[in-house]
Order: sequence, then structure tokens, then C-alpha cells
Amino acid sequence: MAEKKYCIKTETLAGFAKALGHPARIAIMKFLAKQDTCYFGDIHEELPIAKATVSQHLAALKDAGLIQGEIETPKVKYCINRENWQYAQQLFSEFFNMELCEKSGECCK
Amino acid sequence: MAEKKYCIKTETLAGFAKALGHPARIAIMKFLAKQDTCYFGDIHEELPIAKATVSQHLAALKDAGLIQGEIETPKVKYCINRENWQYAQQLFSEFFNMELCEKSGECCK
DNA sequence: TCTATTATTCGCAAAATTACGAACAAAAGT
DNA sequence: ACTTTTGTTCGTAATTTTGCGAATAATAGA
Repeated sequence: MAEKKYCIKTETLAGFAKALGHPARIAIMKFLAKQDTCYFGDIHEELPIAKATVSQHLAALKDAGLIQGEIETPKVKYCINRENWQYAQQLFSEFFNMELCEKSGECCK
Repeated sequence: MAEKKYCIKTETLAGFAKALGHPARIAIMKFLAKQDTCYFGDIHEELPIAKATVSQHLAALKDAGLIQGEIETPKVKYCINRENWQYAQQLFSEFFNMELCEKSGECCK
């Protein structure tokens, strides 16, 4: 499907960024980071959107690899995928810490 | 338009992430970071997409505040908006460095 | 087995994104 | 004035995203 027009690191970083490109998904990640319990219902309560929509956002984050889920019937528990979280952190860090060319960033007013 | 359902920092971070959520836009930012000259034509040459599409991506990055443009007829020069770039860096840094709850990230296999 | 709880999937609609070629605008040079 | 160069805007199409309610699945408990 993805025809890889760009280098793999660029594609991967863009993928993480895309997954984080919605306030509900940022809110979910922040919530998961600080909670002991991370049941679907608790996440849903935090957000001003329908549960079907929450489920969709969780699926998006899961597809991106940023979270993972576990069934604990009748509930579902979600948490951050630490390995990929760390990788995303590294890619963003590299991206934002690349040294800017002297002239770049000064050429425009 | 934006009805602010989430806290401002969350919205802002999501906005930056969304702007970076496409490989062409990541590629543009990387290119701008390392180039002395940052004319539209040079950016277009780097990318495997039509100029109209490049223009759209540049507009998206501009709307997000990550870059700025300057006319130098007949060319147009683009560069990173350092102030907002730094703010984005800070927001991402805070986000990725928020301490994860002990249990969070360990509750799911 | 029936019921209650929980979360996903389905079906749908509206809106936004991505992409392109063609048309257009602006200014410099002839 | 005309032409060339450069990049944006327009018009359009295909796809994806976002969102919701209703239907569904899965399991525990009565």
C-alpha cells in the first residue's frame, strides 16, 4: 500500500506524528501516562466524545504502535507501548535537535 | 471554529503533530533545516510530487507556524520559524518526558 | 438460560486531506 | 508590450478522517 516515496525514518516519524495529530489522542496518551488503571471506560469518561469514537482513536494509536490493549473481561485495559514510545521519542528528539543551518531560519522575516 | 474541547496545550501540541503528520512535510522541514538556500524550486526538486501539492504542504506548515516565507521575486524563499520551532520542540519534549506511572506501560502484554 | 456490563464493529454522513493539471498573477528582462 | 520565470490559486477527484448511534460480541453473574 504505502509506496515508500520517502526514506523510512521520515515515513516512520510522520506516522507517529500523524497518530498524535489529534487532541483526543494526545489527551489519551497523557491520561495513560499518569494513570494506574487504564480501562476503556475511564478513558471514555475523560473525553468529550462518544465511546465509538474513543474506540477509533484507541485503534489509531494501537495501529501506530504507541499503545497496546489487553482484555480483562468485561473490561479492556490499555497502556503505553514503552518500546515504541521510546522509539518515537528518539525520532522526535533527533528531528528537533538536528542542527539548523546558520542561514536557515534567518533568511525570512 | 475550533471549539476547544481540550486544554490549550493539548490542542497546540496536536496541531504541531498534525502539521508534521505527512512524510512530505517532514522531508520539507529536514530540507529547510540543512539548506542555505531554501527556494520553493529547490524544495520542489527534492520531492516526488507536483508543485501545486508542494505549495499546499508549505501552506500547511506555514499555517501551523513552523515555517515562514518571503518573496524574492521571482522566487519565494522559505525558512523555519525558529521561535515556533522551539516551542514545538518544548511541547514535544514535555510530552515525551512526562513521567510514566509505575504501573502504566506494564499492565498490558 | 437470561440479563447486565463492557467495548468493538457496522453503517452512515460530513468534513478534511492529498494530489494533480490548468489557469492565473507578479515582476524582470527584452 | 511581450515573453519568461516562478509559484500560488482554482477546480476537481479520490481517499481518509472524524463522529455518532445502533447493532453486535463476549463474558460474568443471577
